[in-house]
Formats: sequence, structure tokens, C-alpha cells
Amino acid sequence: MSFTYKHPRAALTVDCVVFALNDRDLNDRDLNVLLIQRNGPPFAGCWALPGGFVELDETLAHAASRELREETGLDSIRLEQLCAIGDVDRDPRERVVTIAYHALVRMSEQQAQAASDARAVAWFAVNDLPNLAFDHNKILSLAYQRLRDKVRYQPIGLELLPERFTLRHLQHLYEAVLDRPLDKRDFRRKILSMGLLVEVDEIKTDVACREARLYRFDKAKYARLLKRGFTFEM
Amino acid sequence: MSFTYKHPRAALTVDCVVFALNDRDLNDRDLNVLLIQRNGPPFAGCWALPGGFVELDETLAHAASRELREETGLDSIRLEQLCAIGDVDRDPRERVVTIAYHALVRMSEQQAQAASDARAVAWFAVNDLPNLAFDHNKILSLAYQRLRDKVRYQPIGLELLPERFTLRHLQHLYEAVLDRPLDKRDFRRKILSMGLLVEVDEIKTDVACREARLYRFDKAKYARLLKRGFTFEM
DNA sequence: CCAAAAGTGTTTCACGTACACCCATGC
DNA sequence: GCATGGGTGTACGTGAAACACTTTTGG
Repeated sequence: MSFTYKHPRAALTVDCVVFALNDRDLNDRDLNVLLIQRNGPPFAGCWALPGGFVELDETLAHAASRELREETGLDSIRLEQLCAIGDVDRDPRERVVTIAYHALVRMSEQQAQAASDARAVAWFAVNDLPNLAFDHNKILSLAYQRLRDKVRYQPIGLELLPERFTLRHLQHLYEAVLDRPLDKRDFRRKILSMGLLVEVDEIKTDVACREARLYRFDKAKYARLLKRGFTFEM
Repeated sequence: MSFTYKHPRAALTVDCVVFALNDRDLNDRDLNVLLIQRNGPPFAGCWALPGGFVELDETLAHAASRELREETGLDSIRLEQLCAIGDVDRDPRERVVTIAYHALVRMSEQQAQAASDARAVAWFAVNDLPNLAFDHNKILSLAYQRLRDKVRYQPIGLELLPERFTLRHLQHLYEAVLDRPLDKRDFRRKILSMGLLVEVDEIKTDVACREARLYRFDKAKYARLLKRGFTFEM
């Protein structure tokens, strides 16, 4: 089967940059990204962002979800469009334009498993990355920058942390992404004054120290506030 | 001549949303957008965003600049990527994925002239638009929304107004884009305190009224401040 | 009793906001 | 002299930032 056109056409792909925190071990504060090891050429054996070709009867967002699911097993991820990248020689085979998507997930909720044309799947710390296939290092940098911009006006911590978390964990997350220390009292006051956190039952977190109160994020309230023009700011 | 592939391929286009203020008549406060009237089918005779197919040997940004120049005569415009749109049935002919770009220009510096497959070119007030071809009304809404977001943290006024302008004009621009009235004294205080405006010689602007001081934007200073982590906020 | 992290208040300062009057100019 | 827009100062409230000690728990 083949398809013929009057003019040459670029191939169209999607790529997914999925970020996660290790929400099982909250002392591990590295931000991680999901990569696959390519099975076939080009860049066989090389690590790359999950992604692939867009089918004619699916939207771009659908293609991104599908490829992510097929290659890594991650399903029902809320992907957001990042940008389109169309440098002429970014793929050695032919002209390929890619639409990049990004997402934030809780690592513990995801069972990454290699499938499709991925030899392996793994989480990598964004500050300790291998050389990736194609221009994927560049795409990843763009996504990381977008994340840093986004953290200031969207409650991303609440997508990255476990369901229940301490204020200290939330503060560590913000310190990691914003890359500066925050005052404990000011941070607590500010985040609590938004009224988006709900206290849950206490749990001992570490040895040899006072137990901390756990909170969860009030999604419904956040949605209500958003509709009224509320903007989260950090 | 024809081109054959193993899998069917979407066509790839770019579309440009070019905004401008009428900087000759600053009492005309409407924000305008550049549209072309389509010559051929589909949507012949219908107004649409300038744009067209991406060639295989050019980047996406290049395609956007080229199509804009070919169809409207506008050249050397700094286009920024907005998003990729790939709904399955957005073009009645076949699957077409488009990359939307947007830009801000001074209307007086542009000589819009219909060419290529555009029957006519014209500026339309964004608040009084006709029904556009394809999903171009939707793309335009996205671009307008992006502009409103952007106005708050980038000095866009300085791209839209003439080289020298009064504080009143700048305020009118912000009121138009932010869609709310601003206090004159507070606006002047805030914008002047940033130190990005330079006084130039006075000129009488209107009849029957006191002459107003003109300012120009200090681009060099803005660039220096940006490097030091300054963020413009309105 | 010691180590380790949790939790808590106050002061200061900058900034946003609200608000009203006189001034210069052209007709 | 009047209509038109230009230009100016002050008071108040909110929110960011800086800062140090006591409490609880496990070992």
C-alpha cells in the first residue's frame, strides 16, 4: 500500500516529556524524566523521548497519548502541548516535524514498562542525562524551562507530590524547582492562606523527630477559584 | 511530478496572526489583525489568516515569514510560535496540521498589499471580525488570549505604538488589551518608575488641548535589565 | 538529655489602589 | 473664556520579607 501526493510532505511526529518526582522517597529531591531506549535505527540503543508518528485519523494530543501508552505503558496522562519543532535536518532520514508535549506525574502511580519499539524504559534525573537521540536534549531543555515558568502560577507541586504530603515536602519541591531557599514561616503562611490545602490525619514521617501534619490538595476548591479568576502565584 | 510514501501523510501549513494598532490615528484604539481574502477554494472569497504550506527545505518559522510576505507584503516581522493545531476535520479537503504564529507590528510601518493567492488584504478590528475560513476564528482567539497573557510580563506596548508616544497613548493601549480602565496617576507612576522610558522633545498632538510630553522606549536598558533577571510586570 | 524537624508571631517596607484638582493650549 | 486633555500628591491597606525560639518525638 502506498500514498502519492503532488508535493513532497514532511513526516509528522509527537514527542512526550514526562516529568516526575520520586514521591516514595521524598528525600530524593531530583526531578526525573521518562526516557525510552530505542530499538531500531536511527539512534538504535540510544535513549530518547517517547513518541512517534501521527496517524491521519487522530488528533495530535491523541497521538501523543497513544505513543506514550504504547511505548511506556503510561496511560491517562494529562499532556500539554509544548511547541512544534521543525528544523530541517533534525532527523537524519528525512524531514520530520514534531509536536512536543509535556506532563507532570507522580512516579509511584506509574508503572513504566517498555513496549512497542522501545527496548527499555527508565526515569532519569534531569540534572544527569545521557546524550539523547535526535534533538531530544534540546526539546527536554525547552520543557524544563517551561516547567520552571509554570511553577510560579500553577500549583504543580500538587501533581508531583503524593496524595498526602507535609508542608516541608511541598516547600522542598518549590525550592528545587525555583532553585532558591524559601523561608519556612512565610511559605507556610502563604500556601495555607490560599485555602487549597486540607489537613488529614497525622503520620510519623521520619525517625527521631516530631511527627508532621499531612495535607492533601483540594482540587474541587481550586477548580472553583479558577473559574472566579483566581490566579495561583508563588 | 509526484511523491509516494508507505503511510498516508498529513499536509503541514503555517498560519500567521499579525496584530497591530493604528499608530497614525491614536484615537482609534482598536486592536487590529491582518487578514487576507482567499482567491481559490476552499472558502473562496472568505477572509482568512495569511498562511500556507510548509516547504520541505525550510523551517517552520521560515515558512511563516515567507507565506506572510508572499500573501501580504509584510516582511521582516518577528513571528513567535503560538501552537500546533491538528483537529482531524479542520480542513474539508484532507488532514491538515497547522502551526500558528503570531506577531505585533506598527501598522504605519507596514504596507499590506494583496499578492500570491490572496484576492485582498485588510486590517480588521479584532472585536468586529467576519466569519473566517477553516478554524481561523478559533486560532485568532487563541492568539488574542496569548497576547493578553503576554502583555502583563512583556513590554508589548512598545512594539505596537509609534517610536515616540505619550503616556496617555501607552495607557490606552494597556486599557484596550487588558480590557479594564487604569488610573492615570498610578499608571504613570508605575511605568515611569521602571526607568524604561526616555523623554524626548514635546510635540503638540491634538488640537484644542495642552501639548503632551513624548517618550521613547529605552531598548538597550531593557535588554540590560532582562539579563539581570528583571521582569516587566503590568 | 540530646538530636532533629515541627510549628509559631511580629515588624518593616514596598507596592497597589483609590481619589480630585489645577495647568496649559487652541479655538 | 471655555473646552480639552496634561499633569501632579497623599493616605490606606495588603502582602512580601526578614527574623528566633519553643515543642514534640525517638533514640
